[in-house]
Amino acid sequence: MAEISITLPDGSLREVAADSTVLSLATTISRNLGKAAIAGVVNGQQVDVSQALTNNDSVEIITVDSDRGRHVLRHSTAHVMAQAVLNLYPGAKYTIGPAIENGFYYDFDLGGRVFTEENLANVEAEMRKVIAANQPFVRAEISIAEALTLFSEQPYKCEIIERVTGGAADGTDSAEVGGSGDSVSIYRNTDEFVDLCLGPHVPSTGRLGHFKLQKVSSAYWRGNEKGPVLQRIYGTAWESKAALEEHLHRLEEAERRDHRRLAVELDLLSFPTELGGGLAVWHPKGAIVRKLMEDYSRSRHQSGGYQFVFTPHLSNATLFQTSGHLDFYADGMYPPMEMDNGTYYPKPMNCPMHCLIFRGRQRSYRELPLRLFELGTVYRYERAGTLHGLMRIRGFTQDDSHIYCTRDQLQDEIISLLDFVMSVLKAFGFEDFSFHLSTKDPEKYVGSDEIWESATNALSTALETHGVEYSVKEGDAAFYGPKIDIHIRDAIGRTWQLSTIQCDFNLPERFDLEYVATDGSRQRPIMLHRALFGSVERFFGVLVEHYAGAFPTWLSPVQVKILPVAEAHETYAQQVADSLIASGIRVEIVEANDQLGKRIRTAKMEKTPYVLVVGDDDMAADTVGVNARGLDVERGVAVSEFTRRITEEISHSVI
RNA sequence: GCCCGGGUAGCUCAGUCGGUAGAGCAACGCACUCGUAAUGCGUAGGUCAGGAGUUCGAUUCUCCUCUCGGGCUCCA
Repeated sequence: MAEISITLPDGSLREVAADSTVLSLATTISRNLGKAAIAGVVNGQQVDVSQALTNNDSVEIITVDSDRGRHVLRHSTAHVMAQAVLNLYPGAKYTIGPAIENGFYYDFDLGGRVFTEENLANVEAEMRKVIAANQPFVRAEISIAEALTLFSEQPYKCEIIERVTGGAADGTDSAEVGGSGDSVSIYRNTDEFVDLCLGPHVPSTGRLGHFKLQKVSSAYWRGNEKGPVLQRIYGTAWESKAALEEHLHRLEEAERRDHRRLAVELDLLSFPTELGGGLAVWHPKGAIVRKLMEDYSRSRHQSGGYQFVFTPHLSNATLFQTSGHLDFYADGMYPPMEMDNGTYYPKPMNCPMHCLIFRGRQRSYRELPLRLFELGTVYRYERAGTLHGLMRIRGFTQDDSHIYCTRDQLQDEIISLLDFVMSVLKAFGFEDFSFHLSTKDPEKYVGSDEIWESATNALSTALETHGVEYSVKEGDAAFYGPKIDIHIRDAIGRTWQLSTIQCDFNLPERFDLEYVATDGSRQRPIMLHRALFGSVERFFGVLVEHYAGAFPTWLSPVQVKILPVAEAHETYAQQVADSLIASGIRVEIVEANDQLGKRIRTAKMEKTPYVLVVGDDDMAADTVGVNARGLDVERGVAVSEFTRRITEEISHSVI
């Protein structure tokens, strides 16, 4: 039989039979690879394993346990779900159903009906039937006319087909529709189900099964708030039972760490309804942690060359007219207050006020970079449905700085800023950063092309100087300048965007900011907005979840609980407490009104770093029994030794 | 803001097919005085989110409002 030559990813050539497919190729390489193969990449294009190969193709096998493999099986599972929903809800219209991180969803128009959580079990059972039937996924390319006939009962599918052929396809559509300009690709599961789809898919539904439907919700068709509201089902799907269970376990872990729940359990803060949505009050224990975070931030800024400023929470409207916030950001601002001498607004941002400070007198190049810092509390009218604990809140405090510098200084300033950001975040136990550079949106920007280019170069060069990987989000910058966003990865692998460094070519212009240059000329400074925590409140929420409520000793509201074994030991417990307090340790005594075991349990559940038990032996020897979080009990530790250890730990802010 | 689902004691929840409610934990009291993750007994605590409607009677049914949750949208 004739043979063809295939190039494998490692560059090696392989001769295979002329009628080979991706699957048969995989099987010839190894039996296990054949089993694990779920799709392929041929000449850079993702394809089904049934794809026929031709001479000189370069081929890569996608296996189920890879990111791309899971993506395929999630997408296929979404098709199975659509089939199940169409079976169970006659007349339902199906729209789009992509794979997403960890899972998939599919949106339906149920003609006024809605899904409830109870329906999920039925849909899941129906999906199991489809999977048990082991229906093949068969790809076909059909003409636009055929497609419009095939989907004549499916207006959303027709809309996608028409948009694609009309040349108006966007990223969402292209994920759905394959084929060339005058055809589209479809995937058919027997006569039961057919969907418009780019693919690839698993060979048959029998390859699926490790999935779980998670929640129902609604979504707008094409994300348009004015458009039809669709019913969405989210699910998760994995290559094995073990992987599925591991994922579900991660979700439970995330729920266990939810800062809204821990904030109540640990008595950190609350959101009284009387205050209104998105506004928090900080209880003493939460306030201790917050104050320590702020103290740390202040001390780092102090030594980092920043000058501290304070600005009021309210301003006359003229300020926000000058800054442009009233033109562009009024929807995000709290409504105006009419006063006898004008209209006032709560400030949504600190930058205009910092610009007033810069402009307060003539500035020399010698003062630049001028770094103004403020823990500035701002108020933003976030829409009710977007509020989420501390993560999205209406009144919050930014660790906000505005840096005014010359164009020549920009790059060095960013280089040192990146150091500063990472160093501060590392103190809280974050080690894994990712960087994102957002560039000019050609549709919407102020400033010259030339200044955009030089600033964007300064940002990218700074990133490269640090040797860090970064992604570029083309066109994602705000209209006033390019920016770097910094994301961190937390203890359970979730990423959070915290820090941001943004160039601003707009406000210096609007406030007519100038400095006197070496040659005596007046020059416009560049302005940088930057925040490290972002918002103190949100960063606090991230920390609670990162630590699962178990703050490191230096941040713990109560660092030590002393438990006298019996009443007779309370005086001694007080002596130990006094001695620790004198060393600046935060200590509480839990009197012997309850059983010792009970008091230890309570202290542990409050995640106290150190529980000290003191009894007869300790009174005699001036010692304590140390029960440290996560460590074995240690009896008979001298008070002086314990004090030395914990003081050492705190002074180094050990995580 | 939109769709869906909730709101019962400080917390977690049960319950009332319409006759104004109950548990565990927490709190408080008494007894126990205990060496490393729950001692026993008792007491107190609720306008069943708020308002309106239907009804002899509403925490329960209906409507509205507020609020929380899951999403969507939004986050110059």
